[in-house]
Amino acid sequence: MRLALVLCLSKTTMSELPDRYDPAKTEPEVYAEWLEHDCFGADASRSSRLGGDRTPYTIVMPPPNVTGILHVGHGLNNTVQDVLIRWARMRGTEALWAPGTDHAGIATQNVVERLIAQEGKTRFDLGRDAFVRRTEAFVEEKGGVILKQLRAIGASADWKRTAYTLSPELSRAVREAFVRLYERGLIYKGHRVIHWCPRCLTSLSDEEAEFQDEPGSLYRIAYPLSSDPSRSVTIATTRPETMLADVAVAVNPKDDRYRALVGKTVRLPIVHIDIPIIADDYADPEFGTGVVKITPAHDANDFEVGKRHNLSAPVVIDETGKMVEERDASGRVPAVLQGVDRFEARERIVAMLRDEGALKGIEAHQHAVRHCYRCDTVVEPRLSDQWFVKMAPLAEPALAAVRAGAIRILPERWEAVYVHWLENIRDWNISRQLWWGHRIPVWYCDDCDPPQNVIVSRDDITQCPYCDGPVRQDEDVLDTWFSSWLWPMSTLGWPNDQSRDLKAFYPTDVLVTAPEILFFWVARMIMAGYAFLGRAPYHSVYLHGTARDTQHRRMSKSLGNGVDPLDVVALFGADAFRWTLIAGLGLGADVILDPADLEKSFAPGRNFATKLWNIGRFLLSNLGDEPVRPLAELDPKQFSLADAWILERLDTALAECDGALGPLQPTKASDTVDGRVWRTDERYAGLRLNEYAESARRFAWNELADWYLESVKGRLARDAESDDREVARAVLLHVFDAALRLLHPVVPFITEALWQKLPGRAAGEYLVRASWPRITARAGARAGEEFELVREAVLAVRQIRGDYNVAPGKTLDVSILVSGDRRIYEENAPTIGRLARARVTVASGGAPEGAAHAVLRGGSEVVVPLAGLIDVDKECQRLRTELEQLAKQIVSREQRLANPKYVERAPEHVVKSDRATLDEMISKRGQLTEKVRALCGA
RNA sequence: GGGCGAAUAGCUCAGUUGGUUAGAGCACCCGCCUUACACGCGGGAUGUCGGGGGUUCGAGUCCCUCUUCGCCCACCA
Repeated sequence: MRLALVLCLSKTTMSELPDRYDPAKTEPEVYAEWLEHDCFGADASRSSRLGGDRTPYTIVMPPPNVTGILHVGHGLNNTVQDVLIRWARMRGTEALWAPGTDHAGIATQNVVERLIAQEGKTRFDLGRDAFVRRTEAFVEEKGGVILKQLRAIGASADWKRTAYTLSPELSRAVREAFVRLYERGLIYKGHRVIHWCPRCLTSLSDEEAEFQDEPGSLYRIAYPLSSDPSRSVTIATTRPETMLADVAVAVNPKDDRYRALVGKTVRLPIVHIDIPIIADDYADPEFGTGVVKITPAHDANDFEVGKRHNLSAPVVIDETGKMVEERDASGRVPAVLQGVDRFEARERIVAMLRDEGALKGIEAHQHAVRHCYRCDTVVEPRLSDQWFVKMAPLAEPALAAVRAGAIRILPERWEAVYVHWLENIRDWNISRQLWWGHRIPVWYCDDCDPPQNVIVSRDDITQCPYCDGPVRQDEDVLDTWFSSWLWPMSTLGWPNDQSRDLKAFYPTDVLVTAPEILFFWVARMIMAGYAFLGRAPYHSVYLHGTARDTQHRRMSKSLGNGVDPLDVVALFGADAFRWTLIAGLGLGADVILDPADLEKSFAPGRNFATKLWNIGRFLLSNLGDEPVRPLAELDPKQFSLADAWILERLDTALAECDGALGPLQPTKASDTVDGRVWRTDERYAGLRLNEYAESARRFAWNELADWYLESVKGRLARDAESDDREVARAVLLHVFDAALRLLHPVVPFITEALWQKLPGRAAGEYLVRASWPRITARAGARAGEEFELVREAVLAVRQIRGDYNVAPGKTLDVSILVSGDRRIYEENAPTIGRLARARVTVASGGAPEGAAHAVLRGGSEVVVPLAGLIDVDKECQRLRTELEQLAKQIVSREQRLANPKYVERAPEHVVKSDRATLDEMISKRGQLTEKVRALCGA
């Protein structure tokens, strides 16, 4: 017992707080303790949806690529989530942050393909099974590193719930989703031109084929009329290599220039076959020559035109982007071009056209070219069979949700982008000709007739359910995003309807991500939420900016302009890293960091942590070991002005932080949409993390440390009057404790480390699970305002000290000439003296000569006799300047107040305070004038 | 081609529905190792709020226009 007491006491002594904060030592220790005590674990049975007493609050982590490593973008994304989840946890919710990784089909396959390429092999050399095993082994070896790295920046996710998109559980979810959509007729196989990456050898969705503006050429080629080779039509194309597959040329039916030619044929150069001239609205008379070549197999639009006109679709470019080798049915590719790469073929074909005299011109042409989002290869439109999801029916509830306010997107402007995309949504190509991913759950029976030859199944099958014959599974895998879009449900147990997690935590609350995957992922998750569970997956989407360098370039590995979060953690600590990101993160704004000068970006965070550490050191060394009374036990009448002031400032800071963070969840009931919707006044409020961080910082540093701590010093001395010392200790501990709580979500490590040392901590009590501070209004607002007068007096003396270069170490004799209530100054003369390093006397009457002075609010005056120290001429000069400025301000204010329109139209409180200020200025001018007369004669 | 955003102190950025004299951090200048903190303390300087025009008693804030940068969307081959 005695031993325990001694240990307990020693916890609060200075010896345990080193002079300097060492994040490298503290952060891992604190994190280990959090893990050890399961501080991040969420419990489904505590959720109010399962009869528990806490509102659930859930964030699902956007799953990083399983083999990825942490970069600043992840750091930003996860820090935002961690701030929110820690805040929610402290607000008393059952907070779940569900982590996980993504198998990242095409990305991971590319990485492994590069690895085996170093052995001189391709995936085809290994074969499918061996390649998949190889990839699994790679994931096993390298995977999940990023989640460990997230711990270094303080991520408080519930790690025991870590999910993986290719796990057996999530694979079941993928199958279930596919089958359900197929059964609803929303999945179909389509034969059309899709985006194809000739390097990855797979199809891509519209979103995966990214536009890049590039300078190109527009080639004009003459196609002679079959009937009269002396006449020709000239087409314009950026891709002459596809002309070999032309099956027609099209003109607009309204285009008078060509009307007579419709129905005739032209002779295709090089290939020398006849193709028809057709009329179709697709041809734009304004563009080029108004004649467009039609190549159904190599252009999505031409494919549609071809369908309308019943044209064939010969293929001249193969899956690797080379001109086809075997002679296709129409024999269109000359032997010299067979097997030639498409871009090389372009050059050669242009040369051949020139030789034939068919080339009519080449002009520079800026155009947008689609590239593979994973390997940047120019995408080739390719005719093939792919599985598609019919999106329009899924989009409807997703649109309605945002329109009705069941889901909000911040920053608000992205809602319009979201709506526009959904309104114009196109079907989603979900099959990929890859090996790494969820195999499409479709089997084919060669012995049965349609429709029984296609079997879609939740379970693997080995024989045909109709004829018991052999079946073969579709070779393709699903788009990675087909597993991602189920993430908020699948991580919680869907499709198991009995899953307690699903019941307890779905719908989740906020999704935090970057705008670039709004379509890829966010919108599709919302659609999936409605499609499979009839509820939106979350009520808020928070889109943050991008990490960029000082030239505003996106940070990337290839540019080498990245900032490694772990470097920052090693140099300055995770708190410094987090602080910089959050404090500088305006809603939706990009974060600009200088990779060449980490100190510049991250020192503010480190400095702030050090400041907190030193406040803690002061506090612990001055509080003593005796128990500290809770604030609630104190009689507010015992508060000094400073006590009342700091308590009032705390309440203000709390209100500001709460305002900046906003409502946790929507509160307005709705019987039509999702049960709850955002109230219009709350819809775009909150999640201003930078404002919250700044308010909390200002309170801790500029108010608590700079003023309260300084003012309280004398009262803490051991020989101080015991009652007052008690009050000071209680207030000091209370406000610091509150500051640590307030700051914890942003800088969790240092706040936890300090909080643990505060007196009165029970074993096993952690700040991470402590309650969010609440406004108490323990001190009257008036007392708080009175301390402002004290602060003003101190500032005035300091300013005079600065103006006259008086050494800070020198104690000044200061008189305060009071007009009005003497009590405030009399009571606080010692405080003013300590803060301003002065002997303070309170007096009344006229100002003495040869003194510097300052007029305070309310008309009192601070007078500092500086005989021998001041330059009277200089002071007179200063006073006269001040008087002139004051006079100008008075004039402009009088003019404004004399304006009848202003008085009539401006809000009453504005005019009123304007008048009050004017009165004060006039009174100040009177005193100043007198002062000048006394000091300077004239 | 359509749409969106940004432009405020040397740098990175705040500035709520228009409302008193536009702020913070860093950097800079002056003075301080004042017994929590030099990763600190005190004081200071710094802005035709991108240019031009307009609405208003009043504009960084609203409207028009121009310039520069960034992003998204788009079947002009």
